[in-house]
Amino acid sequence: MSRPTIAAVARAAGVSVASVSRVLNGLPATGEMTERVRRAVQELGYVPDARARSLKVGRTFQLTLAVADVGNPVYVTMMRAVEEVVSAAGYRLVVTTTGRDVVDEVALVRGMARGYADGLVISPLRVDDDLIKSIRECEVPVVVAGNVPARAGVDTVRANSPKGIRLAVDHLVARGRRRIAFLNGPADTVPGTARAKGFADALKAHDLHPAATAEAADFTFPAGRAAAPRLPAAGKLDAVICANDLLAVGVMHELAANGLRVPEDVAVVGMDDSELAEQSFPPLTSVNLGSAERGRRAAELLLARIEDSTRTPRRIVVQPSLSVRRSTP
Amino acid sequence: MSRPTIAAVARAAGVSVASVSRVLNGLPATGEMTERVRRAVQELGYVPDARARSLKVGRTFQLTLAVADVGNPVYVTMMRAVEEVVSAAGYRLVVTTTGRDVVDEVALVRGMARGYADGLVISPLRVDDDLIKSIRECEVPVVVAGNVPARAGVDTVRANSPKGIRLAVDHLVARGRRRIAFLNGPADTVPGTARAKGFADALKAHDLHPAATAEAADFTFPAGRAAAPRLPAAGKLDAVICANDLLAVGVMHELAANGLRVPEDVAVVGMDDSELAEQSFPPLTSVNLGSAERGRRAAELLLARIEDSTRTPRRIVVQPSLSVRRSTP
DNA sequence: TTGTAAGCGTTATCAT
DNA sequence: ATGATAACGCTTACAA
Repeated sequence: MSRPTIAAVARAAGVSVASVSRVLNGLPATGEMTERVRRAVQELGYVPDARARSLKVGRTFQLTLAVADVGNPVYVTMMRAVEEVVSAAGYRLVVTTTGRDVVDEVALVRGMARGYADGLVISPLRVDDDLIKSIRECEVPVVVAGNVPARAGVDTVRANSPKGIRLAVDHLVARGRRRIAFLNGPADTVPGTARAKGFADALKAHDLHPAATAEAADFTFPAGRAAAPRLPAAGKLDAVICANDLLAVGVMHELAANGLRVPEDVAVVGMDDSELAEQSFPPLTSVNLGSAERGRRAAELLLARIEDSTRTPRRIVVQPSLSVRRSTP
Repeated sequence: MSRPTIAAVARAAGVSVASVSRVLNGLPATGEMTERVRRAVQELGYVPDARARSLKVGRTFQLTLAVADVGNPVYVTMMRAVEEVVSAAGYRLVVTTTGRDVVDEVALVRGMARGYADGLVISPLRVDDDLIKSIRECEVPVVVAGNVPARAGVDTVRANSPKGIRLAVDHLVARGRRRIAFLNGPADTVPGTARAKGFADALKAHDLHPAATAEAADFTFPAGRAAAPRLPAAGKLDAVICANDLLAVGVMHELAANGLRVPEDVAVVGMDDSELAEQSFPPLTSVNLGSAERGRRAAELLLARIEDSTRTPRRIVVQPSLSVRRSTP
């Protein structure tokens, strides 16, 4: 009736539970013993209980990736990269959503503390002292895919979005655009602040003034559409850089609705270079912030720290590049 | 140094471990006792070990959702719906990817058997006897979001894609299109077979012959692009229905590359009515297969079965509708 | 109301 | 090489 335990297997095979455990874990045993155990396992359809095992050995062989919004295509890139690395190392990856609130993230990290997974990669949208504290106190290794202060004393891998925006601005200027606007996501988020400053600096480097800046309610497509009308009329602007691809696609929809052509009337640049960038129409020029590489390195950092919890935290910065497509001239 | 256990809390509070456990689980205790325990928990930063707890109580309070491809936007809709239902019921949701192979799915279900989660919602791309067997034998409740034979004896919730395709064909015919082609995904998948048949039947009902049918290598955007040239030239065809939104967007890109206008020259219809359908340009008319509702109902079935494992399996069919957008006339 | 102690299903230590 | 047994950290009878 109930699920077979290791004891049932031992009974069926006429050996001790210890022997069953050994065979299952590949420890030395005679061929005879191995054979009997295998047969019993087969017959009973025995599968070891992951909880009991991990309670004993202290590891779950599960790793968690926590992202803010599963609907954001940048996370699928990152997810795939993380998955690849951790599964090659023999771990299962589970993905959870943090939701948009910091308290959710804190709760997640706290809960992680005991027994859910051996490690956590978290990509937080907002960072506050509580979150940093919960990360510091977390019982399992945490690596942050994003930007947290060095005092957090945690492995991080982040993008260089100011430099990325600089690439976008350089590109637009080289193509003769001067009236460049910026559509940001919420400025109180980690990416939001970095990108706002990056835009300001990049324009300054070219002795240009922002044609406009606006802020969307969040990093989603509908927010992009909704925010687009807050940008100035087309005559005042010949290019707009958006804080991510979803916003950019939203803006392109609004432009089209107003009869404007991309890139002839207005050039549009996104950020993240997610799958959506090539799927959009016209295909979107986008700042590649290295999401795949960030995922990969974050996973590697996590595995390394699981191996050796004493190594000093590393802070990796992944360099951006620009994927030029048809939304810019 | 090491993480505090319930014994440490008990010691710090000067009470027994049983009392700590009781307070933590809200069982009757004096205010005095409650206070001392709370204080000790606070001071030590104690978090109960989920493994040990679940080993004892037999539940993990985790539920798993397994999807084939996290990059397919239809799954984010489903994921959100499932998440909402299960978290309201006090469960954590973890998402895992099965990969495109059946053996992966079988391995997942088997592994699920012991201790990873209290239940599983799986949306399999391919179904074979092994998978059905593993589902039948699974120690935890499984509900299938998709189509498996009734003999599997499992709760299912599936879409009615033939009827959905019928809606699409009706719509196209009503708008004067007669040369309708179908771009399927792999025909050896569950949705692939259903949709192929659905298309044939729908055309027959209108006394029409397929303008063409083709099959993409998988249900992705690049596969859609790659398969599009295998459809006949534009003169031979005035509409194409695609087995999902990603394929449809891929086709629209190819059409545009060949100077064809959507919907003037060729109308395009997708399936799933995912977020991508409204993000694409032109916005994609798409068959809404009720992914959100399927996710919700699947989650509800799972919760119900966890409550009562003896209830007879239900087979829910969610009805489709058509979301008309600008990719059709 | 509180404490003692027996498990939950494993693995690891120690004999044999 | 194999077997008995003590943990792992928790919950829950059962006793007090």
